[in-house]
This record gives sequence, structure tokens and C-alpha cells, in this order.
Amino acid sequence: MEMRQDIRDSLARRRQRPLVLEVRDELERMILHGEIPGGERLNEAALAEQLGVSRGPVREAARSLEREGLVRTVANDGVYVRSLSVDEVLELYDLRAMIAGYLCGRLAARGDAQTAARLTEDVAQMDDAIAAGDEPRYFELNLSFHDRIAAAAGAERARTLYVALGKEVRLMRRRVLSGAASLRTSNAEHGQIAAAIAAGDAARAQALGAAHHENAKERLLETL
Amino acid sequence: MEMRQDIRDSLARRRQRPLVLEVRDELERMILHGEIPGGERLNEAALAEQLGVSRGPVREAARSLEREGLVRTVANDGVYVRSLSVDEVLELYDLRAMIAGYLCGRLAARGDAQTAARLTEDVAQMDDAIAAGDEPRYFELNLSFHDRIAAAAGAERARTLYVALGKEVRLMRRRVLSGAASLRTSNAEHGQIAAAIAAGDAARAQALGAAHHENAKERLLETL
DNA sequence: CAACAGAATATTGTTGACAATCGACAATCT
DNA sequence: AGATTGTCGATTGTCAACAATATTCTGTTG
Repeated sequence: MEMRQDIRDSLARRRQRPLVLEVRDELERMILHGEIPGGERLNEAALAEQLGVSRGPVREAARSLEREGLVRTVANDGVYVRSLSVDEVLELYDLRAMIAGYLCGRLAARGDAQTAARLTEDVAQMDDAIAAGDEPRYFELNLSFHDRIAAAAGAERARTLYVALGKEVRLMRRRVLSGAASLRTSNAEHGQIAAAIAAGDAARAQALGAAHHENAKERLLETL
Repeated sequence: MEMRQDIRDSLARRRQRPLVLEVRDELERMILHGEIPGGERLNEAALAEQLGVSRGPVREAARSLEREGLVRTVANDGVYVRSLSVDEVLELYDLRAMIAGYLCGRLAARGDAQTAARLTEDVAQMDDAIAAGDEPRYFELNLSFHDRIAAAAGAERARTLYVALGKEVRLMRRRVLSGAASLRTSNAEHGQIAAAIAAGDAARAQALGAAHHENAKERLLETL
């Protein structure tokens, strides 16, 4: 059914999603894209005006971001975009590696043949992307590969942590190494992980999943 | 307006501390003590009146608790105290075990002789408490033992996660097994952990720290 | 010129009022 | 009766004004 444009507009304007969620997503986006640099204070009034809302939702959104580690709050002063030291980043990589391993292990233990098959497909597509020199596509597929594991592992809390830590890592604006060689190495690890999951070998999947992320940490260290 | 005396007092004592922090601590305490049962909705207006503040700080405190996993928010409906399924609790134990292991390993790698000595003292004191049949004292010492490790490991993010997961686990109101026998077993594990840390054996400390928490999960499973 | 006190300003903290939304129940229609 | 619609009360969502606090500026003083 075709809907009159003005009606559609008014519905869109009268969004059902609370403003605080919109504001939170937008603040998160701005921080992760570096539009608000690390160490900078978030000015409530300025942000509220910029986003066309009042300060209430902005404050609530900031509280929400605080728990996720993207900002830190100083009483009677304001909330500041967090900036990470090298040691903190390395710790985040360690934590994420452990949780990624756990997710891989849980998924392997489930015997989810359909997900295992799709993971194997993902690996093949990433190989294609490497061969085609299409790095953006590789990164996109890489993201969905790991998301798929996290989503199908049946461990929602671990998944939440994994995603949150992933965002936190991005506070470090440094670009990771790319290049066809390291991509091939990385995807070979993906293949082993997918195979262990398909084989239902939980211990091996866990070890490989953790090692894969530890390797990412090593690759990062080489750039420092 | 009726105001709780303790809140009023803390207001008078330290005006520097924003209300939202007081409210957050109080809400957290109420939830963890079971004063607000799992599944119950937090009524903003009622809580605000009870605590002698307006709804703003209550809402902000709720957002803060949301990220910690103690409550879940339903848009246009309210925030509900989370209640955990058995599977969720087991997952929390797994995650906490991994992070505890990580903290033990990091601490062992630091070669912090002073902390290692205090941990050994803690173990001895817990032995005394068991011999005296003083379970409350044992639990107190047990808590400080693990806090000491987390605080001295030099991994603040992991420490934060460990503490948060500990609170989350407490959402399950079930009481863990006690009794002198299981206390002795548990404290023997403490002793081994302290020894591995004192010896600077990071891998062993990590494995023992994780195993200690996995055992706690097993003891929980036996009560189900 | 440095150190300090105090006003001026900017920003966060808090509040009460109003709008939007939802669930329950009553009224109406077929 | 059963389904649909309308209304009401309770609760959350949002806002703008006011209060408290921190920061900056400035003039004064030793």
C-alpha cells in the first residue's frame, strides 16, 4: 500500500524510539569516528542544541556511554571522551581475545551445522576479496564473520562484552596493518576456526579463536 | 516530602557528590539485597519520592545500572530488575573465571612481592576463620583476597569487569554451599594461587585462578 | 611583578511541569 | 457473544527554568 508522503513524514517525525537512544547512537558514532577527539569534554548544552533536543536525553546518553568505557565523568566538571594508553589497548586486546575464544568454543560445542557452513562460506568470500584486492569488502566480511560467531554462540553476555570491547578498542584511532599478505594470514586463521567449529572441537575452536585475536594484538604492536 | 534519613545525611555531608551517584549506589544496594525482586519494574516517581530527589537523577542512575546488566529497559514501559536463568548464571561464572585467571596471571607476572606476602597472610587468616567456625569472617576475607588480586594486577579494565560480573552474579539470590569441608577445599586453592603468584609463575597462576572460579560454578551446580 | 581576593561567566546539577505513550476497561457494533 | 473502538488513569519521555559549582578574568595589594 502506498502511503501519502505527508503522513509518512509525520510518522517519521513522531519517532517511537526514545530520543536518548538516538542521541546515544549519534554520540557513539561521533566518538568512534573521531569527530570528538579523545580527552575532549562533551558540552551538554552545545550537543543538545546541535542535535535539536534538550539536555536531559544528552545527559542520559552520556551515562549510558560511561558504563561502556567510551567516556569518563568528572563530577561537577563534565564527561570527557576517553583516550587510551598503549597498555590499556593491549589489555583490551587480551580481554577480547579471551572472550572471542570463549564464544568460538561455545559455538563449536553447539554443533550448529548451518552456522558452521555459513562461516566456511564467509572464509571463501574473504579469500575472493583478497584475490580481488578489495580491502573494504574484506573488512566488512571479517566483521560479519566474527559477528556471526558471537551471535550464534548462545552466550549473550559474552557477546555483549565482545561488542563493547570492540568499540572501546576503536577509541585508539590507529589504523591496523593491512596488505594482502597479512590478510591472507588472518584469513587462514579464520579457516581453521571455522573448521574447528564445524568439527565440534570446542577446545580447539576456543584456542584458535583466542590466538587469532592475540595475533591481531601482535600485528598492532609491530606498528608502534 | 518524606526523605530517607541516610540519604539526607549523605547529602548534608558531601554536597560535592552528585545525587545520581548516591541514587545509583542505593538502587544497586536495593537490587543486590533483593529489596526489589527480579522482574519487578522500577517506578521512577515512587523511587524519586522515596529517596527524596526528583526523577532526573533516578533516570540517570537507571541508565547507569542498565549497562552493568542489573536492569533492562523497555522503551515507553520502564526499567525492570533483571532476573537470571540458570544458563545465564553459568555463563557469568565462565566469564568471571576467565577474567579472574587473567588477573592472577598478570599479577604473577608483575613480581609484586609485597602483595604476594599479604595474599599468603590472607590465606592463613582464612584458615583461622575456618578453624574458628567463623563463616562470615571467612567470606569477608575471601572477598578481600580476590579484591586484592584484582587491585594489584595492573589491569584496570579487567578489574572493572570482574567487579561488575560479581555484582551481576549476585542477582541470583541462591545461597552458595558453605560448610567447613568446602571452605577448606576452597582455601587450599587460594593457597596454591598465592604460591603461584609469589613464585611469579604467570601461566600457573592464571590456570589456578580460573580453575578456582570454575570450581565455584561446579559447587553451585550441585545445589540445583 | 607575583599572589591573591572577588566578581563575572560558563557549565553542570536538579527540579517540577507538560506531552506522549501504554495497558486496562467500558462502550459500541456486527 | 465476540470483536472493535473509545476513554481513562498511570507511567515514561522531554523540556525549560533555576540552583550550585567550577573556571576565568581582573583589579588590588604586598
